[in-house]
Amino acid sequence: MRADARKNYEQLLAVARLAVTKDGADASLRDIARKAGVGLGTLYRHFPTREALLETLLRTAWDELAAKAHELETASAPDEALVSWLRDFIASVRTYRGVVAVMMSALNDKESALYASCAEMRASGTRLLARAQAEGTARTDIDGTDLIALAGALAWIGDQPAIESRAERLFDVVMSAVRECPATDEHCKQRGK
Amino acid sequence: MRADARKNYEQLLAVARLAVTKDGADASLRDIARKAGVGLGTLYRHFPTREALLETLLRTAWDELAAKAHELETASAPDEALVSWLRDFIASVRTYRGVVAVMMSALNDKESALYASCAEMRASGTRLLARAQAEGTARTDIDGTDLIALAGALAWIGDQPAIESRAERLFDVVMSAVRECPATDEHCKQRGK
DNA sequence: ACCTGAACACCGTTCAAGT
DNA sequence: ACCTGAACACCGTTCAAGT
Repeated sequence: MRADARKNYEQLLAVARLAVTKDGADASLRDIARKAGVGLGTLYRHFPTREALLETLLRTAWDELAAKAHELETASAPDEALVSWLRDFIASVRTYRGVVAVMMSALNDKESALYASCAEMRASGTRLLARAQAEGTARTDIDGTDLIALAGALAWIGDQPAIESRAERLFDVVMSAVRECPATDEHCKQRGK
Repeated sequence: MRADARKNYEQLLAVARLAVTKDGADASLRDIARKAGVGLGTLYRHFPTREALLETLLRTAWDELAAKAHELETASAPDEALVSWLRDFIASVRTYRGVVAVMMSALNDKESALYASCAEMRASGTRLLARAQAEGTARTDIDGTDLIALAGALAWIGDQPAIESRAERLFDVVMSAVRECPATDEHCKQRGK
């Protein structure tokens, strides 16, 4: 890349990070180009789609998450590993408001610049879930996509100012369902409905 | 209301219903006015905000939900009443894509045209929850706002094409957590972690 | 190679002018 | 009383023209 192009690229990324932090995933691209002191076409040259820009902003965090998943697979108790990774995953998705919806739609579109990252996250979650399921510490009637859907829903809660303060506790509530052991139903019924 | 005004109002509502069904809560107001054969100012006269328009579109469904809540409070087993009402609530919110986010933000803004409706829904949910809690069939560490947050999160899942097919089962998963009896944790621990 | 910014087709919202 | 639509300040996206 030419030196001036590189400079524009870096400047765009720095400004975009600020803008997306402030306004979320649907921050104005025009405004980003303007504040970066760059023509609109230059932004589109470096980041042909909004997804491409978001992908670059999230790259590092997602690489770390993938690495963390591999660590946890060997280093921790399966159920604790699963919950711990999901907590990190949600925190990462919540870095920027609104990315969780973009991510979910990317999962349905192999052409999206975010597809590979999202599919990798889902694969990591699926492996951690399978390990806990094999051990009997995670319910067996859900799969990796269900898990990502639940995590996404929890991230969504964190994006809503009216209920954001409840996000952490509701994470625990939902996790209690994911970790529920198969006997629970009968157990509860015994206690008299 | 003058006869011509009434006609415009009805026409706007009919067109808006189609548009919001198709494009969700952020459907183009301009487009609605255009298709209703009415000036933009006329739309704004009848519905000063987008919330006001959505409120009118949802009015009937929400009145029914409130009535249903009161019925269930006397007619059904507390836990079944709670789950049944939440299912209806989510179905109602999901009538139009994207309303769930608008609703959550309305809950934080008493000036919103949707505030009263949303607060009423929350109040209904809170009563049904309290009844189940009193009976010991709902966990006691959540309140009505938590319940609406969880229901909203489930409605959000239903709004995402990539995971929509999982919405029903994940409803059951989350409900299992809401209905969890206090002893579950110890129970699970006994089974060996 | 890379950059610029006008051009196009859209928004939401307001308000002066009309009937 | 009620309606219209131009005006204003924004978008995203493309692409001819420039260096």
